[in-house]
Amino acid sequence: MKYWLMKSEPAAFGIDDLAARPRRTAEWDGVRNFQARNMLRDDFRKGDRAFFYHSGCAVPGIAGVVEVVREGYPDDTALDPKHADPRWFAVDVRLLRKLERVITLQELRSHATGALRDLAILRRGNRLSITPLSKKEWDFILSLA
DNA sequence: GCCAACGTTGGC
DNA sequence: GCCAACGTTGGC
Repeated sequence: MKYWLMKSEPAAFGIDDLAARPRRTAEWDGVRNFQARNMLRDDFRKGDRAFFYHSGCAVPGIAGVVEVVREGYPDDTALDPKHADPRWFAVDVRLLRKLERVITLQELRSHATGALRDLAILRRGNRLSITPLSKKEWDFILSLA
């Protein structure tokens, strides 16, 4: 099983929007970055876990845990008829757990020289909307909840 | 292939 | 609203 962190702006799609969906399941689409695309297309597996991260908001941080329930498939929001091969990919995720409180970026950052020293979103200038985590990082962050 | 201009992300 | 960081675009 692999572990991921997926960013979304709650004003566009937040954890409560996912909770309101039938079967608490939604397509994770709209990713328009080649690195992130490659991970969605090639590396995401059914059963993988991901943190749902709220970005671009008053309190950025991890809001919940989701499970990958459908592996990479062409993103219908970006089908380009000129290309035989789809350019962008989506996955489906299901909400497993909304955290009682958001684990804030500030709190994550307080461990930036310790257990989370290699966490991708803490690296300067990182804007990638999908990043992998190690199991150690995953377990440590969950222990903060 | 270089690089300036521009657009986007995302924290503050 | 500001700005740093980064990706993309397009002229050359």
